[in-house]
Formats: sequence, structure tokens, C-alpha cells
Amino acid sequence: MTQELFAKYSFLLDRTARKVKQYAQHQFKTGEFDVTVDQWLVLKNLSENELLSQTELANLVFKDHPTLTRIIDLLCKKGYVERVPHPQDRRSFQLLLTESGSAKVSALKPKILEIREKAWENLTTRDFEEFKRILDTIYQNLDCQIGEE
Amino acid sequence: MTQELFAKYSFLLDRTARKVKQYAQHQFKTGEFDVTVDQWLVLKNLSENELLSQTELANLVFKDHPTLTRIIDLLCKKGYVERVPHPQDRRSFQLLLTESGSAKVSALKPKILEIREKAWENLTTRDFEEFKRILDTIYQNLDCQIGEE
DNA sequence: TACCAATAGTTAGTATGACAAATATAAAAA
DNA sequence: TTTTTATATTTGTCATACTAACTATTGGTA
Repeated sequence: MTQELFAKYSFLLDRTARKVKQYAQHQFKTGEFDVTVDQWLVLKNLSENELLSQTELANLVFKDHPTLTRIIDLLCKKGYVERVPHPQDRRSFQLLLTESGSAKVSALKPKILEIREKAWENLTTRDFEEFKRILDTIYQNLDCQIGEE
Repeated sequence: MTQELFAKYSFLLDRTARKVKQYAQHQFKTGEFDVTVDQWLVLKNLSENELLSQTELANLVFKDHPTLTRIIDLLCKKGYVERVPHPQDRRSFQLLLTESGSAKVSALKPKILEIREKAWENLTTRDFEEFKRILDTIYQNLDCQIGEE
């Protein structure tokens, strides 16, 4: 039975995901990027889609609402993002990159692509396709299962 | 240039790793396992290697020392693990599973293998080999890079 | 012996992640 | 119109991750 073997995927996955984040975070720090890896993900998505609500953004980046609230708090404090009251719905905000935020995204984008490339040394486009297929399959297998007992 | 494409691996990886942990944690909670996913990883490794020091265990599970200190604190509080003073080195401890800890490992092991299988539906042994190869390559590419600027 | 660098572990601070519960507002139903 | 239900966001709590700094101890060396 290969049950035991398969069971290791969770360990390998977790270990590698942490390493990837750790490596990037270290480069971010060395380069004085002034944002964390997760804050960058949020900034990048805001630069590609303006006037999102927090809920819309949360769905894009796959983070839950409390986490996103806190990340946005920090980005606002740093002056990269603003919460603009939604004109029709007083419960929600429209998120806006400030000038400083836009400048930050432009400045960091190429550097971050370069950092991200490092992990992919010795791997091919085909590897990427396989990797993506497997990750997506795992995600699908586990998604929406919570709630049915 | 496929740079932008490759850059997505970090997002996919992080997203999937979180989903895997979240799914398992939910099952742990439903089954009243009384441990978290990370606590389980530590317990399992202790059951396979007794009398480890915290440093040795940290290397096995790829967690840093402060994180491990806290996980072990919690496992001690729950009565599953004991810190025994090292006979030759008063700085360090030997970690020991209690009877209750051993019983917990035996009880949970089969249930957790079952939970872990869910993610692997629609995927093959060959997929697993590919997956492992790619994850390990990424890990190697980024390991030991921290420190050289 | 006295100093000093290395090692084992802990503590503190900040960020993220998950979950539950609370608040405010909006929309639907009675 | 009042009540109910749903939605958007925030707050609180606990666990994990990473960094830096700290304590205690060990081992080497002058």
C-alpha cells in the first residue's frame, strides 16, 4: 500500500511553501522593499484591479476576511492603500492604490519576478504545467468538502 | 517570456498548502483529535525517534527553534510529551512521548492516513513522483541561498 | 584558571492564518 | 412598515513562522 508514501505530500508541500516564502521574504528585506510577501500579493492585485471591495479582493488572493482586513490596515498605515467609502453601500469600501502604492508596485515588479525565477532553475515549462495540474487537482479535491460531514 | 507565468507557482503553492492544512485541521477538529496538524507532525516524529533533542527534532520537521519550543510547550501541557534533562548536557533536553502520547499516536495514525488520501484522488503514483521531484528541486534551489548576498 | 566563541533553548515582537462572534448596514419577507 | 435574513467588515483568540535578542552552559584556548 502506498498510503504512507502519499501521506508525505502534505509535509513536502508545507515545507516547500514555507521555504519559498522565506526565501522571498529574505530578499524583500535585503532589498528594503518595505512590504511583506503577502502585502505584495495584495498590492499587486490592487494594481491590476482598482476599486475592489475587500470581499472581492479576498476572493482574488484566497485569504479570509480577517486576514485581509489586517493586511490592508498595514498597507494603509504605510500609505500605499486607501479605503474609500463605497458610494452606494455604507458597509463596504473601495480599495485604492495611492500614488506611493502605484510607484511601489512599478518599482518592485521586475525585482520580484527575478526573485521568483530562482526557484525554477533546472525545471522546465512542462514541469510547470504538471505542477500546476497537480496542485489544482489537490485544491479541488479538498475544496467545498468542509461543511458536509 | 514565461517569467510572469512561472511567478505564479508561489501563489499556487501557498494556496494549496494552506488548503491542505485547513482541510486536515478541520477533520482533526471534527474527530476531536485534540492536536493541531503541526502538533501531530511533532508527535509522529517523536514516536519514530525517541530521546531526540529539540534541535534534532527541529531539523527533522523543518521548523525553527522558537516555533518548536512552543509546540512542545503545548504538547507537554496536554500530557503527550515530557522534557527530560539531558544527562550530559544541562543546556538541552531529551524529548519523550508519554504513555498518553504513544496511545494518541497509535489511535490517530490510521485516521490521518485516511484524511491525507482525500487530496490524492484522481492522481497517480507517477504524479506523486513528479510532484515530489519538482517540490524537492524548488526546495534545493532556494536552500542555503540565504546568507550569501 | 580565565576568557571566548559556539551551542541549546527561551522570550519578545510582528505578521499571517483559521475560526467564532460582533457590528453595521442592506435587502428581502411578512 | 416591521421583521428577518444576508452581507461587509472588524475584533478577539489561539497557533504558527520568522527575526532578534537573551540566558545558561559547554568546550576550546590563551
